[in-house]
Amino acid sequence: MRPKHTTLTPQELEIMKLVWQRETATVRDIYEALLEHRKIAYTTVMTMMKILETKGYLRKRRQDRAFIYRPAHTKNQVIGGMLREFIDRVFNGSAEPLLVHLVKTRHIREKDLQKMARLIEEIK
Amino acid sequence: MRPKHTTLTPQELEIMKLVWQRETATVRDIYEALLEHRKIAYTTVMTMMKILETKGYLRKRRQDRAFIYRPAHTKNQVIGGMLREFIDRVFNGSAEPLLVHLVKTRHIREKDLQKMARLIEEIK
DNA sequence: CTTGACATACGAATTAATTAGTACTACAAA
DNA sequence: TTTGTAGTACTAATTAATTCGTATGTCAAG
Repeated sequence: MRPKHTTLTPQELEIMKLVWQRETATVRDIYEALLEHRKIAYTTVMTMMKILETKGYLRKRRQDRAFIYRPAHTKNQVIGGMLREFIDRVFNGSAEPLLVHLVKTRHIREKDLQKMARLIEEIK
Repeated sequence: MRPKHTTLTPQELEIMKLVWQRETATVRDIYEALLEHRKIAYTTVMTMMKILETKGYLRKRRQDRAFIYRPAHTKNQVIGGMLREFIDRVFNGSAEPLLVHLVKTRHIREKDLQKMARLIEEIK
């Protein structure tokens, strides 16, 4: 048996990003946005958004004939969950080795580090 | 069509972690290690390690009747690749918002931040 | 020599993820 | 009123990921 994805799958995430950008969106909105980058069928988008709704990531209500979708959770909540899952799976739950990677591979620079330090001050 | 995973799948990663720990390992070694945590068949592990070999993550050589596997790349290389893919997919390629998440969710504390700062000094 | 333990090879079944086709409905325009 | 457009519902096909069974071979112990 193959274990179900607990977080968003890649395609689901791609759609959610577009919905978050728009606050609210129809299937057609997302379909057209996706079309700019790749060939995809309208019904494919519809199916994905239906799945996202049954999974609890989107809520819908009828407006005239079409459904209007909106996110059920904030981007921060969902992305935060994905990050946690990633840290658990790849780094056994500790964020420090992740940081080491970011620094060593120069994904972060001192400038960003300072920004982060400032953030910590704000939270305190 | 479903896009192929460019990086390690969850189960593949689980096995690779065990091989990295050991430097070199047989199917039986990994099988027994996995058994401690969950029910799994010997042939399942064999299949997975064969896949990892064809994907270029493991190399094997015969020793007597069994194969001895060893990693084809270092843990840092592979994990680094997974991290990059994650940042690309989830954070559109920029590490800074990832950092913001880590800080806001208290996954990192000041102590870790200092460690990282020290690391940056070493690299310079 | 036979048997049991242990290894690989090969094939296949299952499930999730992704994609899209077809049927049907409602509304508006001609 | 007919026809085209745009929407949903439903079904289904494809591929990757995961799992494991069966067949087969080899070697060592008895």
